[in-house]
Amino acid sequence: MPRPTRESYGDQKPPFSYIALTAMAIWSSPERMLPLSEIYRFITDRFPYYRRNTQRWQNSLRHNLSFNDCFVKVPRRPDRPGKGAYWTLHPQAFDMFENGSLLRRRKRFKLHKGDKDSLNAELAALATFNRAFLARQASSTPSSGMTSMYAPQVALCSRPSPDPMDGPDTAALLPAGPRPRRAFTIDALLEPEPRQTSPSPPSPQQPQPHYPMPLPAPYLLAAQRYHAELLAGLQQSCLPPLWTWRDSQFSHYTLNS
DNA sequence: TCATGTTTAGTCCAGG
DNA sequence: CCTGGACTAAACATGA
Repeated sequence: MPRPTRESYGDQKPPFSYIALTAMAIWSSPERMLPLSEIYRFITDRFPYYRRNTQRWQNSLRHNLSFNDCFVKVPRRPDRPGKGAYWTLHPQAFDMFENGSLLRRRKRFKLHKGDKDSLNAELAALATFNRAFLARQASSTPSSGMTSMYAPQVALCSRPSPDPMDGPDTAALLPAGPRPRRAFTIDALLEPEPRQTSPSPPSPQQPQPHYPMPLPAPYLLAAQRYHAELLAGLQQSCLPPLWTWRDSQFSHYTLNS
């Protein structure tokens, strides 16, 4: 019997919904977040079926990203400019598949209005901060330094429309407490392709990510802290169930401890 | 200009 | 039959 390859679905349509395919792609990435183009690439790399009719399924996939609350659009970090945002999964959506099976979803993941509003406020604030960061960087000389008005405390509070009902900061977004650390080996199981193009990202496990650019203080520190808090809340608070690529398909992988 | 993102609307299908 | 989820199509907005 020929050994099944990871492409043994061949030209058959894989039994996964677009939501499942997107979740796979996101979870296979080191940062648990990917730009749209990388999600496309993940799917076409692994499922030849999706090398055809790209307009159709990519439109459907984009529709799913926007329509479903389980996907969260995270603005690019200011030191990583480019087109489009990064997409990740909402921490509360990690258990939306029954027993971690990609073939079954429990039910549509829907955020409550308040949760959605506070999440949107956080993301909008982050995007605003990034714009300010880039504008300031573009208009300042390298040696001019940063003024105190851009101290992190100020930047972190620069919401587009301050609302007293909002939480003071990312605390509104972040789940209650830290979770116990567990083994997490999905990267090896999914055999991600080595990528030279994207810079080595900060590990989501690191509370203080290290930016590659040696930039001066307040902007960068604020951006670092803001992104670290946001991404830690989104990606680290709830570790996903482990999935493995075995016998040419994804299946649930049980923790042995 | 094109990729990305949002929104609306329609069909199909499975399950209650 | 009704409802919800998945999928598809299309129009439109936005930003690099």
